[in-house]
Amino acid sequence: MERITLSDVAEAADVHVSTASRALNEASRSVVKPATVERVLAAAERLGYRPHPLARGLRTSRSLSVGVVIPDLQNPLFGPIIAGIEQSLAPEGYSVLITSARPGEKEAVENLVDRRVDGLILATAQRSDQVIERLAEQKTPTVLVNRHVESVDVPSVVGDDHLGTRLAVDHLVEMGHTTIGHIAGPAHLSTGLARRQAFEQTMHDYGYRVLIEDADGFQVAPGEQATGRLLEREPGITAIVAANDLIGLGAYRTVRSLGRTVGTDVAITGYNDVAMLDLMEPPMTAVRVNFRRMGQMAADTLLARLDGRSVDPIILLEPTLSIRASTKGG
Amino acid sequence: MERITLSDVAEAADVHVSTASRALNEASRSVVKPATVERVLAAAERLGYRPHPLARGLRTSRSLSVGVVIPDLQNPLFGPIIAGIEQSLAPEGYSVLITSARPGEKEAVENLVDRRVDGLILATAQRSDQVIERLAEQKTPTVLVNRHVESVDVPSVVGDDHLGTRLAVDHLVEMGHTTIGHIAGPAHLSTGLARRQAFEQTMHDYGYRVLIEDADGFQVAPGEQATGRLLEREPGITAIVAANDLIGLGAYRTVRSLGRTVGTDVAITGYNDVAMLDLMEPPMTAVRVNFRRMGQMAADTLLARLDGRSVDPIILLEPTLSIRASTKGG
DNA sequence: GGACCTTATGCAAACGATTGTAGTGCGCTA
DNA sequence: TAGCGCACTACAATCGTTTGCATAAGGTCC
Repeated sequence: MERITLSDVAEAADVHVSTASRALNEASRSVVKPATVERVLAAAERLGYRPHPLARGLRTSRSLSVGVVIPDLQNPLFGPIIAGIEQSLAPEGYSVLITSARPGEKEAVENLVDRRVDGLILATAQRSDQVIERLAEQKTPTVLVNRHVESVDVPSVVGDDHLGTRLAVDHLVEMGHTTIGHIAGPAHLSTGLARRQAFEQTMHDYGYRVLIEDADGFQVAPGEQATGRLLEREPGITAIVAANDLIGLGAYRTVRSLGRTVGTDVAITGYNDVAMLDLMEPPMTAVRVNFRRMGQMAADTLLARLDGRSVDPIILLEPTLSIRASTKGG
Repeated sequence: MERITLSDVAEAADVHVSTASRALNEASRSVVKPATVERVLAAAERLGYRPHPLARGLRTSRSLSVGVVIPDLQNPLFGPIIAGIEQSLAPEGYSVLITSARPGEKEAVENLVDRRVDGLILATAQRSDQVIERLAEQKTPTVLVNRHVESVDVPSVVGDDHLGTRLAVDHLVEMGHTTIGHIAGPAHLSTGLARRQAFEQTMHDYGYRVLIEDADGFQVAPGEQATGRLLEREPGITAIVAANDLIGLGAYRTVRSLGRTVGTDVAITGYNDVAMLDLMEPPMTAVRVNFRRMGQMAADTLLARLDGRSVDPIILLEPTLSIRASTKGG
């Protein structure tokens, strides 16, 4: 099955290839006689013509594709983000090139830039990041998602960590808790830091003591260990705000191993609300971040930048709170 | 920052662009004088030349990219699959175009074919599928992952459902169970059917009764309902083999709501072993499918096809069994 | 020392589109 | 009827590569 090219269409419509091109392109269509447009369109339709994106891209130096760099594709967070990105981009004719940052973020980005993507969406930024600075210098349209970089003005789409943390604390306070601890995530990641600061501030506003212990990572085991340290130091704690869900599940384990019950003895909140949290025992209350929506907004922001429209440097996504048994005292 | 093109390199090395091209391409390098190769390579290095994939693709009609179609990016299964695909393809210089089958599988595939991907990996196949048949006719290199289509000979990489199901049943029998039920997945998906048949066969081999109830989908709620029907019909059941993890978790719910205990009263096994199953209460025994590896194998198979090498029509991935408390009787 | 092969390079045509510019034919005006 | 503008379309260059073919220089053979 041979591919139909523009000149096939032109020949069939008995016009020059350039005329065919103009007839097919919305923008330039106005300069060609309506009757001719009709003929070209009919021929294209009849032959089943599909434009060749590579050839077009070569000429127009636009590939109609965007690159997405993900630190760890295994992380269930990124599925929804990618889904959201895809959903926003596909209708505009853009394709999505996915790359893992595995060998290295720099290599991943270089590879995508080599491929002449029109823009980039990065989910990998550390709080400061040379790769992103370079990208900003070269004026490569870039949007960050779920991370914020302070040093350069690349727009980022992030959850409102301050609001989210406050939702969790407010809820716990409402349930009668006053001695509330926080298991913080790594401070070199923007979400780790932001949630920690938000916790400090909120507790300060309430006039309660600020009790924090750092987990070495956003994983179950570090959460388990950090919770152990915190409860040993401050046995009076009745509620724990975890910096993410996995840390929260680690806290579950520690609380249990101390012979206490999650929900009644110690309330625990997670953050992100990944799938299956409602299936835990007890189901875990968590700040819910709509990652699909986050992906959509990142894609929309990138589209705006590609259009030359100016965009807010930081787009906040409002989280909600999914209240479940882990904070309801059985 | 202007892009460096091949003719820049050629000029710098004081050779014709065609010579530069030959010097840079492994395959044709042998025809150009070693000293010249040296000069060209040096110039390319010095200028930081990066070839333009679109231009190359236009000429060679290879895009060095493959398309991946995923039915539902939200499903945590696909993260690891994509990770595996990416891991195998990236070192070979291929990029991965991800598309959701959301608007429609046909549209997704057409879009990718328009973009001139060199090959396709589909995770979306129903048991019979016209889109795939068309692809096979057009000889577009295609590999299926986690699904098998009977009607055409497109290679598929799938978990060995027969083995996996047998692992689960064997384990349950070993634990002393004889009255074992199966909650089957939808029969129009190959995994649903295969696991059901494997269960029938295995139970038949053991000489036990075959007790099966169909769930309307691979989700928690259908699993919960189907388990309810099964236990009502056959109250003597002491163990349940679920067609996937979520169905298994649905079974958890039903068992609990009947006032019985998972693990001691009724053993339950899941299938796939998605993340966080070990964090359930009780942790769930499940047949573990290595989806990352599955993605890798799909990518490797596609690479083989692209190389013109012939490949097995069906590649089986051996599952293992992750034994946890849900089958250990507390 | 001319025919001939080998080796290394240059030339130019592709690949399939887009787009600035030139040209054609027509009707209109003076 | 010559001149002009207008509407339309054709020509050709271009994007950055790859690649068949021509060409040039140098070496070998008889």
